[in-house]
Amino acid sequence: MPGKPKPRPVLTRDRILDAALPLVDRRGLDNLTMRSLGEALSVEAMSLYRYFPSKSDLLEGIADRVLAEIVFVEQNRSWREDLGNAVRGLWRVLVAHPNTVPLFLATPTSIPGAQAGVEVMLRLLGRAGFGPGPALRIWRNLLAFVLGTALMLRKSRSPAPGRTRPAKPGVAGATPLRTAALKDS
Amino acid sequence: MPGKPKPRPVLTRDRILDAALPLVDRRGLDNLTMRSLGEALSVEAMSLYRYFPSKSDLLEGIADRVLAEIVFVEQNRSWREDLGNAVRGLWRVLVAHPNTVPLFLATPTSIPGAQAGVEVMLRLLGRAGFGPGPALRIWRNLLAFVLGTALMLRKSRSPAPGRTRPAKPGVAGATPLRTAALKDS
DNA sequence: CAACTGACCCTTACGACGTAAGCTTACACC
DNA sequence: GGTGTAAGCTTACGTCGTAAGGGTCAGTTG
Repeated sequence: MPGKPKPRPVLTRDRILDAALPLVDRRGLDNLTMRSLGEALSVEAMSLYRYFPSKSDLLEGIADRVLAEIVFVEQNRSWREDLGNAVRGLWRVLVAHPNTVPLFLATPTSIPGAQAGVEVMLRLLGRAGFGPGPALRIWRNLLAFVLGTALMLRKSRSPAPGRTRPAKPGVAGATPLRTAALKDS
Repeated sequence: MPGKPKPRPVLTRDRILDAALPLVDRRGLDNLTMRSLGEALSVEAMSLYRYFPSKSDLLEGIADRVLAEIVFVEQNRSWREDLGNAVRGLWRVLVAHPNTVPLFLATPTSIPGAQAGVEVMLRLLGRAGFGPGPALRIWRNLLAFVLGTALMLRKSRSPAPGRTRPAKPGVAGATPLRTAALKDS
């Protein structure tokens, strides 16, 4: 047997986040503790601090991961279409990871993906003729609606095993921009 | 001096909530601990458990208090007007107590005031000719929008002394039902 | 080859949290 | 006076985030 190259680090930021996101998805944010995450990685809790200075940094990393799952390609046919696709992209990942939604609300933290997303939106709305001020207001309203809706369809947060209420999200009203038609998956 | 009637209990549910809500308003939800609340009442933390079976019950009590501040009188001139007034009433108390907003999102808990509010809304929308299903969907969308907007204007949650970002809430768009015009205070 | 350095993970420990269990005090009533 | 009971207190447990420092090894340097 020849000597293996030995990739030293057992842990990396990526590997930690790889373990953390499914854990949040399955057990909820409250049950993500440094110790439980460590256990999922067969590592002591304190070892994680070599890669994340604090738990809230780790949470930001998770939020960023979720945003990174958004698939959005600008098609430039009509800004309405592009905007709709972008919003639906956000909606889809939020529905896919409902337990992470609270991460996007408390303090507009420095999640890099979030800042990037805002810029895309403002550019899109700028293309539609809105000035920076109105564009930002419009985007904030869209975001409030999407996040609020996503939040409301979360089930219980803590250790409630049963109770998977169907809770159809079906959305109505709202002519302008047809923010409606947020269908899951 | 005649013997006073002596109102024995130093604590009551009401007095506890009277202390808790301002504490949440000033210090944020995270800093409301049973011990800090006890201290605010010159009482040991465990004494509170004689009036609230758990902290989450206490939090529901706080949420109910906030909802109770809504002033809403049905005027019956037009359902649109009544609905607008009701939503603005909700908006106002949420802006008055921004730190309590998260209480209204996690699990549609058994906050009595919330259930009462939903019924008022459904009756109003029923008066407008909507069936129970559509009425509920409409109300959920309104609520998502109001809560989402309220959430987004919260500042920092934890011990960040400075940083009182102005953050004008100004709301735009949305022709139907004019959900816009959520102006603070 | 020996000594050193730094990356990586572990151990121990602290203070704060929610709260279970039981105790103490002081009134109300017989 | 004796007894019951309501109200608040004390103590203690397990869990959390994380500060501080220790051990082990690979790779670099003399």
